[in-house]
Amino acid sequence: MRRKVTLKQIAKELDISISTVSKSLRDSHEISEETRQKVQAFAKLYNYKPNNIALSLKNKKTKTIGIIIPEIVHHFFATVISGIEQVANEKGYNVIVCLSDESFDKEVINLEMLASGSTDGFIMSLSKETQQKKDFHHIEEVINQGMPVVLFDRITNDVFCDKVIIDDQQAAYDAVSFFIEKKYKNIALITTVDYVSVGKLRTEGYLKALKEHKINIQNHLLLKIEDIDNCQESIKELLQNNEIDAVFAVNELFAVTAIKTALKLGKKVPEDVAVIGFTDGIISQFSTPTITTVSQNGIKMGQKAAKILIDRLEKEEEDEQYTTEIIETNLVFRESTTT
Amino acid sequence: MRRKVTLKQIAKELDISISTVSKSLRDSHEISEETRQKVQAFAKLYNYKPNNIALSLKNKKTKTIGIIIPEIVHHFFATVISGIEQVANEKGYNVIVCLSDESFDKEVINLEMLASGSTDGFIMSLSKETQQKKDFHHIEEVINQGMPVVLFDRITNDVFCDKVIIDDQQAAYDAVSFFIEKKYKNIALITTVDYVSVGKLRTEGYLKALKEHKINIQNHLLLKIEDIDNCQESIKELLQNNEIDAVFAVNELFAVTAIKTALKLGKKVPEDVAVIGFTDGIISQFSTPTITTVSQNGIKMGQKAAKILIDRLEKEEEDEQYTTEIIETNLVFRESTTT
DNA sequence: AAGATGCTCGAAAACGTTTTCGTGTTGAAA
DNA sequence: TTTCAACACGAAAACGTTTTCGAGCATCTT
Repeated sequence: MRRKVTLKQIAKELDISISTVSKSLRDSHEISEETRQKVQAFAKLYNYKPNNIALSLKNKKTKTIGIIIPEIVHHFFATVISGIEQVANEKGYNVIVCLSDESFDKEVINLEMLASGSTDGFIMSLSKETQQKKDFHHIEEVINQGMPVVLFDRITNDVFCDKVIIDDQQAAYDAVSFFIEKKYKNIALITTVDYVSVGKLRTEGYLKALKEHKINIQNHLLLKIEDIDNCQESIKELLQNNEIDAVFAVNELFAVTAIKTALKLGKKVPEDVAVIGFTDGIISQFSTPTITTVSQNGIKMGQKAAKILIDRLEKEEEDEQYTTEIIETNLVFRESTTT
Repeated sequence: MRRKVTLKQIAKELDISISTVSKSLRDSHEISEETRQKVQAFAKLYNYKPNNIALSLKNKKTKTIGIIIPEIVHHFFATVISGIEQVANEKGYNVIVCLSDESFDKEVINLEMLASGSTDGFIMSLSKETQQKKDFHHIEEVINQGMPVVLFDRITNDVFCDKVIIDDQQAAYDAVSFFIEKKYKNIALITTVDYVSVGKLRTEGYLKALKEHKINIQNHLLLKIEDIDNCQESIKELLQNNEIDAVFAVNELFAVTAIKTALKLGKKVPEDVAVIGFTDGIISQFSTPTITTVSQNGIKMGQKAAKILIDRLEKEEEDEQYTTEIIETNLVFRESTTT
């Protein structure tokens, strides 16, 4: 086994000083052509690579960025990571991923662990529990310590930092407006409980669209789902209302469940009930019928978040203003709506 | 802004030596009760956390494991990461994720970058290009440097290390045997080109099942797909053969495409054509009809891989034998087959 | 010949820890 | 009073880098 070779070993072997070796490898003009070549040849032969940890310690920069997200088995988050990784990689950064599992405690622990020197900054999306508790001291703490944080998608306005989001409210408004313009009369909403920031915003977009088009809001068309894993029954109840001719769902799972339920109830999609979902993921693309959906463009979100973070890391001036970047969304039309 | 506090600063503030501070915080018996309490109180007040980088440098252990996979926007890989992260987290390890994007060069670069001190070991799945080139010197290199590697799913037998796989051949054999026992006569295979190790093995399983049941292999029932993004046409061609009453597909995408194509051709699934896929992902669960599939159990693969790696990292004895762990698979029956 | 300049190189500090070893003080035993 | 152990603490090395500064020496300029 050939252990990694260090500057010290090269120095000893060549009987010169460590500084000379280091300078030679970095092409310093202080070093004679001869020595430089000798050292470089030797280093190449022994496949010398500078130790990242030592460099990090010296430079006080780790060249890695920490990602903390609720879960990874979720197409949207996976695309965001993919986007982050892409630009991070280009700029010579690594990404280290931690999952909060929707738990506040795990989010705090992971953040603190990574903040102890492992990363230069963070990109994160809040866990449900965190959004519920509205406790963000851990995030403020790292920001106070000088580590930039970029929040995306599930954010809070209570902490000052850069943010990357979509305009959830506007996107929902657009989707519902599309229904209204197409003369749908009874548009149902399937959403989450309010403490999930994006769910709340999408609900507001739905309400706003109805109001602006002077349509009465009917509470029995609004379904707020607590337990995401057992949504079938409540959706079935909702859809037994035959007045409903359109459904706006705030995520893919609700959308596909609505479609499957409607089909089971003998309704045709989109003829009897049209459906628009949120998050352009695998489900929307491969369900039958395929689902018209608001595309969130996770890749772009990730790229943007990474760019903002790295820019801030590589600027020497501190302070500056924080930005909130809004990624444009668009409706992807598929088979679950008529055109 | 309150920068991170170090031992040195605490020492200065309290007018004692760094060693005393360090020992106090680690509850050394060398230090008097009084000093210890004073230091601990002070450290708590200033929220002292030891710097991970410095610890890594000193201990020559980073407590992080590197994951290199072809892509992350793929449900199976996401589940594996999830499994890895779970046990890594339990044992106090972080995971740092790099994507090869199916490119040999990126795989090498990422591996070398992480091998320069950033991680203690690796869990990886080979890129297509790597499998095609059969060039594994980069992996052997890191192993030679004393960093353990665990390969999963897309592996090679050319490098000696721990491996975690499913028995792809057996799983395919079982699926096809199920068809045969159900008296299906013309079972088609949709697979990938041979250099993808798992594709090849699954193909072999298909062939073996036919042979053992003394069924002739008909080449016009075998479809090997080169370009995964444009598989519709060739699948359509295949399915125009009305003899075909069952399809075994080596991945989800092929399976769902086969189903959609069959439906478009006016065939009923599963009545006219039954379909079994591979990889129990989102698509299989939410397609209509839902797809009977070989479940790979990515979570378990990830957990097992992480366990093996961490065990090896925390054993002081080197050498030992390498293990190849086989994760059991099972057929998940859904609507695309009759029972 | 004396001073100035330029070229090579090495010593040492710094990053933040942990740990080994040594040292000074105190109290008790001889 | 001397010796010795126990106690409490500090100095320094080590991990692997980079970089500043200074030193030695040869060559060049007056």
